[in-house]
Amino acid sequence: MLSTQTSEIRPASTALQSSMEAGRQRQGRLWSNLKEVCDILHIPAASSIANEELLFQHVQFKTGQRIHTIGQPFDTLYIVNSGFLKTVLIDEYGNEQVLSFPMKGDLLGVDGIHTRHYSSEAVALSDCDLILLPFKKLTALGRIHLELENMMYGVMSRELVREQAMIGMLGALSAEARVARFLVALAERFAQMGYSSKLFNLRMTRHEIGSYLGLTLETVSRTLSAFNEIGLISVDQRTIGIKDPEALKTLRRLPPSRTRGKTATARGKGGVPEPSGQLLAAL
Amino acid sequence: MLSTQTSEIRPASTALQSSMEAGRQRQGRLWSNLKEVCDILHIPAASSIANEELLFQHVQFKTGQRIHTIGQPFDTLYIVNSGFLKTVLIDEYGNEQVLSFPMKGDLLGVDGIHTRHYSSEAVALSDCDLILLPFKKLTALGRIHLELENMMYGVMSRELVREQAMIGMLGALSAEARVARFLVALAERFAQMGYSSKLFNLRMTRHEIGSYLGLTLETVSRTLSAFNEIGLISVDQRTIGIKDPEALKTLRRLPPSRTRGKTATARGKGGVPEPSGQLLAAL
DNA sequence: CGTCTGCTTGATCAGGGTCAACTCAGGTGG
DNA sequence: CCACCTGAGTTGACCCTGATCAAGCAGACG
Repeated sequence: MLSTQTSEIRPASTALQSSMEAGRQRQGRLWSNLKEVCDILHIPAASSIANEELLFQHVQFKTGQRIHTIGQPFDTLYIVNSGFLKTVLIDEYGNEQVLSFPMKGDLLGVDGIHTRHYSSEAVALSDCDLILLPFKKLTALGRIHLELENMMYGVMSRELVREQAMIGMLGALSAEARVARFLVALAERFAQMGYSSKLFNLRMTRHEIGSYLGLTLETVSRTLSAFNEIGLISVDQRTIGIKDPEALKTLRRLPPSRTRGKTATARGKGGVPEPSGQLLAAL
Repeated sequence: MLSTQTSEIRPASTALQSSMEAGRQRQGRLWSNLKEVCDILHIPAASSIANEELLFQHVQFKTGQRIHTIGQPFDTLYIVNSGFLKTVLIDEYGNEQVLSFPMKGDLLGVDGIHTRHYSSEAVALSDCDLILLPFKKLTALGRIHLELENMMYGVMSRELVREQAMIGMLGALSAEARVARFLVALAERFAQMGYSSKLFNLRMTRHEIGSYLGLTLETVSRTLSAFNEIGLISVDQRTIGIKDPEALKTLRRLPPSRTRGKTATARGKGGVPEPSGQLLAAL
């Protein structure tokens, strides 16, 4: 049965060509069972089923390689086991719009389910190890292993919530607040992965950060410099040191109005001081 | 079996109180079978199973009523059968951020799956008829009726793609382009529902549109006025007439740069004229 | 050693936010 | 029936945030 299952998993032959064969030899572990998959996704797997005949293949990608491209026929999801990536949309002029920076525990390719074609492009920002989840296989198995199905719903919902928060941020926050929250979110992700949340390396360029946050690279650069001068963070190229996470977390938006309804206005005026921040007046 | 299934569907007792009992009497049809549900969602249901014992209850909401609130325990999804709604996030100051304007065929509540609590709030902008999909029941049925499960994945993926497009728009487009695309998207939705795509009523305020698009109500108002003067549309209060859909669709962003890579730049310069638009110079 | 890409920083400018005044439609109550 | 009120929408004046343009620097690489 194992061989039957696996034989149909061509190692992403459409998406990639090189490094596939290399992948088979490299690294000690090239297959994961269901429990390991759930662990990576932070899903409380009913570990009862330590199903060893149910294995998912790993594939390695090198920095710069594309996992999938826009319009490519969809047939598999990917879980990030290690490494860093970006997903992008490309508009009618070829401009990139960064959508996310997936890292360990994130699911890739969900946008392809609907139309059976990926609607975004995923690129490795570092060498990556991904777990293949052939969608057909996945849904078939979902009917047998309930936790798998729940996992799917959970992860997709999580992704959706994350994007909603992103929309909220793009729609309402100032440039500094966006950068601040970006850094905080990164730090928390690193902590969650067991790395330091105080000192880490950015895997993406200022340009990519800017695209992600709806800003220009200059604004990102300037904002980081400003944070640095004020002592919120330390910046050295791609190395970021978080010095005052609380201040970053609570850094307020400049336009403290926009969408507020009457109740909101009342609440805001009465309760919160409303720092009326200049660049960083909130300190 | 029917009674068993249905008895546990308390008509959203937590979310609402009034108009529930009224709902039972009102309207001829208060239950839908699987095929009807798939039709509403535009999912190609393997209609083979015209399962009549598998019914989903409808519930009516009146203008202004809340379907669910942030933090409320999640247990059911909703499909919009008729009417218009908004979903919003509420930040730490009580400011609303509009996330979407669901209408017929849209799914509500997916954001609650992950944490088992709704992370957004849904409000009826008009009288609405919603179909209840108790989540437990749904997943249980998904294992029996494959099309139901596929429907779920498909709709969630569709929602995700929609939000990605939204992020792209907020991150890269100018105010006019956002408003233009908003109108086009609305028109297409109306057409899809069988209404006129040339003349329709906005169900939301300028304020809500602005929040949705990351703009102020003043900017929305001004932009609509500008479109009106140029003859792209006609505006009379909430009534919008689409006069030049093509121009609206292709209205270009003002900042034609930002995220472009080198290939993009090359492509852009070589191929596309790049209108360099002022407010509406693209005409 | 020259080139390229990423990053920083400065000067300038404008898109769109803010504040404010005014109109209009609908609802209320005397 | 009309005065009044409230909330939505429009429009104008002003100004600030962040985009644009430009110059200079440092590290990577052939």
